[in-house]
Parts: sequence; C-alpha cells; structure tokens
Amino acid sequence: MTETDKQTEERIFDAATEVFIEKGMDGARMQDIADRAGINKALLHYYYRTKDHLFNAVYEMIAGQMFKKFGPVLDENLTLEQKIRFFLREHITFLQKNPKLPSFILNEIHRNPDRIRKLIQRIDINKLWNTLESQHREELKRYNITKENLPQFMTTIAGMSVFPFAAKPIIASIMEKMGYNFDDYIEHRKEYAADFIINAIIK
Amino acid sequence: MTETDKQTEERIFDAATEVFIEKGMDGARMQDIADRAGINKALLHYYYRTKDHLFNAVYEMIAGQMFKKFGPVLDENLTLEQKIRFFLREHITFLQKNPKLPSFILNEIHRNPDRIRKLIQRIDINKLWNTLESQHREELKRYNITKENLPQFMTTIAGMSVFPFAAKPIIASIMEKMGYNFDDYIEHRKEYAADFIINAIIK
DNA sequence: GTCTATAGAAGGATAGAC
DNA sequence: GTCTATCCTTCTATAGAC
Repeated sequence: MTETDKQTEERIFDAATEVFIEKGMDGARMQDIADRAGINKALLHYYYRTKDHLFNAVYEMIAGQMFKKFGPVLDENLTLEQKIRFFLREHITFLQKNPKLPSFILNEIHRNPDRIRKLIQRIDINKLWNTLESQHREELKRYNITKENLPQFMTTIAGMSVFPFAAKPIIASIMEKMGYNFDDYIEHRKEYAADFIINAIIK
Repeated sequence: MTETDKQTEERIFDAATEVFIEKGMDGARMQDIADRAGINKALLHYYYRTKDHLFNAVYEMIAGQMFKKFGPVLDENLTLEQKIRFFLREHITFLQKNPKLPSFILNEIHRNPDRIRKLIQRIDINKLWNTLESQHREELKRYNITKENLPQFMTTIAGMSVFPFAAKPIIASIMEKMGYNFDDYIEHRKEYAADFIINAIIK
C-alpha cells in the first residue's frame, strides 16, 4: 500500500505520530500535521475533534507498543539468564528502529502522570510476580532476586536499554569527540548490557 | 535573604527556572513566570529581551550544575571502587533534591541538540581519560575497562542514577501498586546501584 | 525600574459551500 | 468527506505613562 492509497484518517494519524514524537504535545502544530498528511486543518478536526483527542490516540498506540515488548519474556520457555539476554537484544533492536520513543514517553509522563498511572493500575503485578516466581524459583534464589528488590533489578535492566536513547544527543556528542560511532555503541550494547547484568547477579 | 529582598532580576530568574523545569520551553508561559516572580510581563522583557533569552540563561545554569557533579571524582584520592560508590551516593542525593532535572535536560537536548553539542565540544575528553588512566591503571586493567568500552561503562553508571528519576511517574505507579514507596526505593538505590556495578566488574 | 494598555502574530477550532 | 474563509483566544512583545 503506497502513501497515497491510505485512507485519510490513517494518514492523519501517521502524520500526527511523527509530529508529536518530534515536537511533543506542546510543541506540535496542527498546521504541521495537516501539511504532512497532505490535507487541511479543518479535516483534522473532522476526524479527531481536538488536538487533545488526536494526541491521546497517538499516545495510547505508542504506550501499547512499549508494553507489548515485555510480554514474550513470560511466555518463552527459557532460563532466566536467557530471558535477560533475549529481552535486551529485542528491546534495544526495537529502539534502534524507534529511537525517539524513549524521550517522547519520558517527557509526556511528566506532563501528564495520570495518563500512565491509569494504564499501570490495570496491570496485575502480583500475578506477574507469581508467574515469574513459579517459573524461576531456583534461579531467583540463587541470584538473590526477591519481590522486594525486583523494582531495583527491573529498572536497572530497563535503564540499560532505554537510557542511551533518552540521552542520545549527549552520548552521541561524546562519541563523536572520541572518534567513535553512536550506532556501533548501541549495537554493542545488546551484548554488553546482558553480560554486565549476568555478571552482577552471579556470585 | 528573604524572597522579597531579592533583586528583581534574580526573582525573575528563579521563577523562570521553576516554570521551565515544570513545563518545558514550549509549555512555559511568560505570564506564569511573571506571576510567580510577583511582577508583570513587561518587566520580563525589560531584563531578558525574549522568552528564548530567558530560557537560555536558565538552561546554561542547570546544565552547568549537572556537569559540576562529575568533577570531584577525578580529584578525590580514592580507589576506583570508592569513587564509584562516592559518585552514585552523591549524584543520587543531588537528584533527590532536584528530581525534575533529568526529564528537563533529557527533553530539551532533543528539542535542541546543538545547545548540548557546543557544551561538550569544549571538554577535553582525552585529557580526562589520561587522568583516569594514570590514577587507576591497575584497577582499570583488572576490571577490564578500556578507553573503547568506557562509554558503555559510564552510561551504565549514569543510567543507574538518572533513569529512575526520568521514569519516575511509571516507577512510582508500579511501586504504589506493590505497596512500596518511591522515596525508599531511591534511598536504597544508592547502595544497590554501587553493589551491582562493583559485582559486575569484579571477576 | 515598574506599571497599564495594547499591538501583532499564531494557533486551535468552527461555519458553511461544494 | 473535503475545502476555504474566518472567528476567537492565547501568547509574545512593545509603547508610553509614571
């Protein structure tokens, strides 16, 4: 399907996604979205009543995409170490293709914390922990991962993957100055991060 | 010195800092800044010609504050392990007092990457590496830290400290749901992060 | 230096023709 | 469904009195 074959609503949505990710809610302009979609401003309001509605639609789609990435880890029939390697490889690869998502998400959650709170309140965290615990009881004990320090561990893994993209302009400038390349750094990080974490938890 | 004793220019600057950190460049309103400073909009333009000038002044001050935190590590007469523990404790403590700086910085560097590039181009990274290398030759070798993988290592440490604050609304929601407390999680992280990193590099 | 009043531009939203 | 024209509010910035 080529760009011009797409239905108007979809073209608007895609254009809005680009602009909101690029500029954020406050910086985005309806005129800019209309231009990229190849239509006029009035049509935006015909399909999505207000800028706020349009933004919400885009935000929900993107947040959904992010959360979906965490799912397979609980399904796959792998050891805990394999799951950690699998997650980091998959997640960093996903962010390589969507490098601006971290700063978009991290910015908008601060502008409107309630939006993300409602999404999270729908998740049954106890059930997730019980699943993890039953699948990896021995390994969790051996690695000293408990329900109490799980947030420390999970945010460490998430930060390993997300932070380099969130701080990309800083890191890329430093790499440039050292004669290195940001893309190589990211590619290498899939393995580095996994090794680092495994090393840290193995006694 | 009480709030009312402060000179007007300083009151404007402080109010602007608050508002820009809270709302970002695009979301900030000159009226809001004037109200918090207890003066009227015209005075903002008298002291700082435009919104852009005012923002730049605030941004430079904050970026400077962040970079200053990295300095003492090269001066202190400590082992590498002690420096890692020292840095994480100090940096996380600094962010406890300024929890919104990470999202502010990480957001604005994407909106205007050139601003941070210019700051970084002024730093002599080779000299920093040479200093580090001469101070800790043995330890760096033992821990397998080279000039090539230094960016991986440094961004891992930085992410350990910064990411929890950048993702605070998400993490706090999850903690809340588990019956835990975000502030306790942060306090505990000073030690957890240091232990984790030391464990990872010690063979 | 500080204020009131207002200019001037931009942006979100709607009316109404086709 | 799509367009042009336009309303109306918001916001930055300036003019001019004190």
